[in-house]
Amino acid sequence: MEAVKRSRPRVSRRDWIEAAYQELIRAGEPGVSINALAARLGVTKGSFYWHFRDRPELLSALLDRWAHERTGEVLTLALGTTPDPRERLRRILALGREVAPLDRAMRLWAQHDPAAAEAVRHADRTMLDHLASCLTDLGFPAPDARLRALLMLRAWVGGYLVAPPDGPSLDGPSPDGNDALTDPDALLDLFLGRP
Amino acid sequence: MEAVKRSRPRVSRRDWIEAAYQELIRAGEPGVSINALAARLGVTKGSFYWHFRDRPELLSALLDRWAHERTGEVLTLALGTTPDPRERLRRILALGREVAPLDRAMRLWAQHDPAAAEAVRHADRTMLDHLASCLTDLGFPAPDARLRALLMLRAWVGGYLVAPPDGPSLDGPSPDGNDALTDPDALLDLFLGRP
DNA sequence: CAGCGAACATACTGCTGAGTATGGTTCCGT
DNA sequence: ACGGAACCATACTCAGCAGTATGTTCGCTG
Repeated sequence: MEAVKRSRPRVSRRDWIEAAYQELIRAGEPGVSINALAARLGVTKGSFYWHFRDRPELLSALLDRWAHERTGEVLTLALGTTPDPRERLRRILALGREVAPLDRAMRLWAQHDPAAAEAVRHADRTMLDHLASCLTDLGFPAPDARLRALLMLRAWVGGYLVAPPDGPSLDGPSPDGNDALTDPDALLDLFLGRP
Repeated sequence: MEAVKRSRPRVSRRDWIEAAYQELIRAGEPGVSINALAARLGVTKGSFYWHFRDRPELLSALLDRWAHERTGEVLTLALGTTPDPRERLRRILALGREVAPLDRAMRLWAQHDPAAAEAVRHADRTMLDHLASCLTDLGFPAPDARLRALLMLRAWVGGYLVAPPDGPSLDGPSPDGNDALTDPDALLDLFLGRP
């Protein structure tokens, strides 16, 4: 618990961005405060205002970092040479679970920030394109595929705002605590009609 | 623009709650500030702290008001003696469009407030029950109906966090400006399989 | 008309978080 | 070794908002 007072705290600009990224995941955009980050990094605000002009500049850097990370992830999805479209969809769902807290924080942030909204909008465009391509490969006609892709995305992010109704009404004690909504195959069966 | 200095401003407790309700719809929970409401009502904070103990009490009153309004709306849906389940589903979608801004504000608020989360949770339970009953009436088996109901709800509220991709990628200029996502019949066709 | 209490105004405190000013380190090159 | 720049600490200002304390007006009642 004793803070290491060894010679240099010395925090770089990337360290600030990374710490802000973690706090963004934890507590959302309002949670990324200069003082909190400074305490977390073991320095003071003097360090921050050396590397950044103001708070919006840090937030803008966060948007850039997220955009790069997102395009990288979706690129690995697209370049992952898997001919089976259904397997590609399952990988998308698997990726969605990993990035869920960050994705959630970004979308909540985008509700009151035009720049964040634009970033999310752009990420959604490419994601929708990927989803729709998988669906067309599965035999859906083009307009139907785009509509189904948008519905899949909305149903996914809708989980951020709808608490799971586990318990009171439906008492069936699921053995592992997770219902069919976290099972990729059950979800795909629902969205693809029925195979 | 000249403030009416006619004898008594005299604002009641319900006026405060109503004004806070409007501001909640406009700018969400962080937007409902005492000073802003006082300016909107033409009074000062002295009035507020006469009718309310503190801000949490006002927010609690807002939750109560929303809960009552919600149960009333869903009751009119349930008591509306319409034997056709599909028509009942369309009415739910129609209701959803009216309450969209308020519903959105409530769910965003519920992300960082346990009381609001509980209120939304309760409202979702009854709404899910209603949706599931419609789906069972349409012939879906019980577990499938509950799952589809939850997916419908999530897809609906997911629209709050996913901006419509109208424009850049898909260039087809829709004549009325609205795509199939705002058309109840197209949505129902998608969720119910295909009739 | 006296006066009492409900309803509000005025003017304050206190806190929190962004932003600034300035001085003190540490390091690096010449 | 020394001067300057990168880097950070200290200590402040300022604005916004919740909450409080107390004065002030209105309306009613005896």
